[in-house]
Amino acid sequence: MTTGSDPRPRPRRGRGRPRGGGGAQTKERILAAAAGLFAESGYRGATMMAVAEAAGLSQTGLLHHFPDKERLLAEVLDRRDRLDEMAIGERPGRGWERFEYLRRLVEHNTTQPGIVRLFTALAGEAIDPEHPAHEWLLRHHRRAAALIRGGLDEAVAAGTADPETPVDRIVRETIALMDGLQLQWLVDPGGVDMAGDFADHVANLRTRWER
Amino acid sequence: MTTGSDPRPRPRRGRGRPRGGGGAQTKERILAAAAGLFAESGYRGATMMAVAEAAGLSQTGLLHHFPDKERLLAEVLDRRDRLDEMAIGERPGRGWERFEYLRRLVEHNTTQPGIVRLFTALAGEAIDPEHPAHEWLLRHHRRAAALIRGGLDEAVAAGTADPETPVDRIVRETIALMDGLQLQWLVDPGGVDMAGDFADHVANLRTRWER
DNA sequence: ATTATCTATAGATCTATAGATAATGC
DNA sequence: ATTATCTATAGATCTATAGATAATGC
Repeated sequence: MTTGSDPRPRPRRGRGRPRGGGGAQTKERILAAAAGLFAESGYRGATMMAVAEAAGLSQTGLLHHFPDKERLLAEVLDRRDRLDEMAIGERPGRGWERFEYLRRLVEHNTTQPGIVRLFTALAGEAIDPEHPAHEWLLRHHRRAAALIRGGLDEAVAAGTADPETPVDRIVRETIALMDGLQLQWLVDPGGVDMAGDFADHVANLRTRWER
Repeated sequence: MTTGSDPRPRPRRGRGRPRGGGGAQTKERILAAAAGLFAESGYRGATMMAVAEAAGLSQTGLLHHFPDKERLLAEVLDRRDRLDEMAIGERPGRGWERFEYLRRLVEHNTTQPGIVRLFTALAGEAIDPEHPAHEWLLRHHRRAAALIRGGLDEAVAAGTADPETPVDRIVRETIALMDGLQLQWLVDPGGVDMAGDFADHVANLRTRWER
């Protein structure tokens, strides 16, 4: 058994400014490494030293690109949301189409355990209002809620959903189902058909409230 | 502004064995304090020093009762499950009655943010197989799944549920809904009708599959 | 001059051990 | 003797600062 961590990281460069490649590449390398470690161990559990090692530079080299740990987290979260949005390369649509969009997003997520795990690990920590990701968690849920509520409102207005549709309840239940399925799926990826279960939920909603 | 933490903790006793009260009382005081801090900051985020202070003894005094942090966590989790079981003071019943039992449990949980938050904070951390609460998380989900699956199987066998009932899917969706609603409710207790939403889910299930 | 990297290290924090002190209970 | 508590402290870890070194780009 060798010393050091397992996924043998990129060897560090020597002192001084390296030849090729701008700082942008290094930043992306760091952000990817940090996203993985925050996903695995949470914000508190991941250390700057571990991120630096995984990205192939010294801990102080890391601090050259991100002046402190909170700033690193903030950029990791921005990147996560950006990747999440680009994920399926399509717009959320309108009315019921939004539920099909979410269905495809959940399906796509089954190939992205890192992104899913980053959310779930941080959500648990970020309930604490003092946590640096607390606002991000609120924003994430608010956005998801607005997306779903908007779709249902449009459907009702267009006459494709029962006017009695309990919009707020469906919004909360749909988000809860997504978050809760992710937790079970992360713990037991083989035993949970996350995409199938969510598709079932969407199908049930349409059966009951679509007009 | 005074020095030290806010909820003014019980003043420490002097050296030597104190008069009244056995170690059992002290242990309970420590477990309650630790449960609160693990719920707030997670296992990694809560320090032994903070637990000791909240329980009104020195950090080494705490280590006299719980030899290390992992052992403290283990006993906090045992206590949590014990409290959760005693919570409503009734048995889970059989068949569909189990869903009504869960409905009452969720309703009871709306008065127990600490217990709910302990679960949600630790679940996020404990996805990591290395986390000392990982096995506990698995057991928790397995127990919940067995409870629900058992109820549905009984209902089918007794002829009170459609033989086509998608048992496994309902098991996963019900657990996901409970976990996901807890997260939203913790972030925004006033804005989420956790008990109402879960009751709605149960009512929908019975409408669709009860015979 | 700017940028990227490193070494050295301070200062804080955190867990856990060693061992003293004192009261209880036999 | 046992139990409960404390003080002192070691050893590990973690974030962040100071400042040296060296390559690039103007």
